[in-house]
Amino acid sequence: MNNDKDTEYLSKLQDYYADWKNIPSYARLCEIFGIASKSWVKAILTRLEEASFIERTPDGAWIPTRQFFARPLAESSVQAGMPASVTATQGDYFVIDEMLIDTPSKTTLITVKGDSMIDAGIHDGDVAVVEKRMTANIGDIVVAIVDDEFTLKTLDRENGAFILRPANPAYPVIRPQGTLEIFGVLTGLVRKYRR
Amino acid sequence: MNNDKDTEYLSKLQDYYADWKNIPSYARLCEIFGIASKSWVKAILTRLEEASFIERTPDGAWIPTRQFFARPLAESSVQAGMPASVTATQGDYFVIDEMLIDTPSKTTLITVKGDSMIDAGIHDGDVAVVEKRMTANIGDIVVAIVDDEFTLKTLDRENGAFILRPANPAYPVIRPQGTLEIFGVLTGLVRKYRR
DNA sequence: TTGACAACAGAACGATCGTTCTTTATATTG
DNA sequence: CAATATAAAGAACGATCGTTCTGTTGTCAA
Repeated sequence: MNNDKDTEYLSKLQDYYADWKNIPSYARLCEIFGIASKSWVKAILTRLEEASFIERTPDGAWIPTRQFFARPLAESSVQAGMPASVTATQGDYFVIDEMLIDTPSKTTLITVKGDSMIDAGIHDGDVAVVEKRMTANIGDIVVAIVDDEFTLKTLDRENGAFILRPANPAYPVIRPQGTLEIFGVLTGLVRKYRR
Repeated sequence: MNNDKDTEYLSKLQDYYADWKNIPSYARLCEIFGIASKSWVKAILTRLEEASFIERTPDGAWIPTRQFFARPLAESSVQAGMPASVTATQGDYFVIDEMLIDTPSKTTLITVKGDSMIDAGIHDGDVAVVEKRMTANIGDIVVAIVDDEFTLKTLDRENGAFILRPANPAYPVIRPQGTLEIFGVLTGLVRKYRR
């Protein structure tokens, strides 16, 4: 797709999708694109598909691809002759929600309190992306339930027993008596800087 | 919708949507929900609509609402009896993309290389959310262009001149000769833990 | 024991959808 | 000026979709 018209059709489709989060029927796309022929709509969509902006489900429904949402992702080592040209940086595209959340129904967000994990780069006020499950591996950063509170710590093993290790020398290692209740595993971290 | 079954149906729909970005036909929803009746699928969707998780376009197509994507946000000090029900955890909801990105057209993502900002909790491989603009305030973490490369540093002032200060004693302060070219300001940070 | 209700199943139907094929208009090129 | 793409229009058709209406099953309280 190296075409001006198709680029225009794509932006119309993107605008509609931004409003409705849905790719409508060919009949409606006729209105959106300002044309009168369903078969031509199909031809357009097929070209957008070849250019990887949209694809189809096994059921035949049109869905947007990652590239459709297109947020450019640059490496900090990339040469940048003109600062404006970074929008043109091709390569990876990136959707934050999709990157961080694989299974929405099992994912919870938890605001981090305190600085017990500061050496792991986890600060007070950060938002932890947590996948709820009851098992974890040694070395995982887990959300455990200790004294009816969420605690974010690294899971480790000591003399055959599980322990929770903070990433801050000022905090003690937690050695739970009895069973250790794991709420979930840390799969991502989000921080917002005040502006 | 104060119903356990409906919460389960919602989760299944959310997981399907995460995969396909599309709410499929009633026939397919029968498979997804594990039921055999299209009319019952309709009844379920109608209830989810009343609970504002989904809605319909003017064309009658089902689309997700904002609440559909929202993740429950908990404070780490919150008591945890295991919030199994989605609707039970009311209060704050949270959409990551929306939180981090105010102006999509001016926002770029940049993968961080190196550990020069490690004391600020910014690690190698983290993804920086950067709002492109040419001015910044003292104390902001900025993306500057130095020697044709992106550099992430704290903006500071020394003897009336701007300098770029790393958050790692092993790295030198950058004192640009002439003008300092600022690419943008760090507004957010995203990290993904391997699984 | 019965009645009511919730939770589905199933069939029937007209509307709509995507597909394919044929035709037309406009622009480009030699 | 003819040849040829490109861009679109339009019709025809079977498949699929959502809707509605009616049936079935299980549960629980009276």
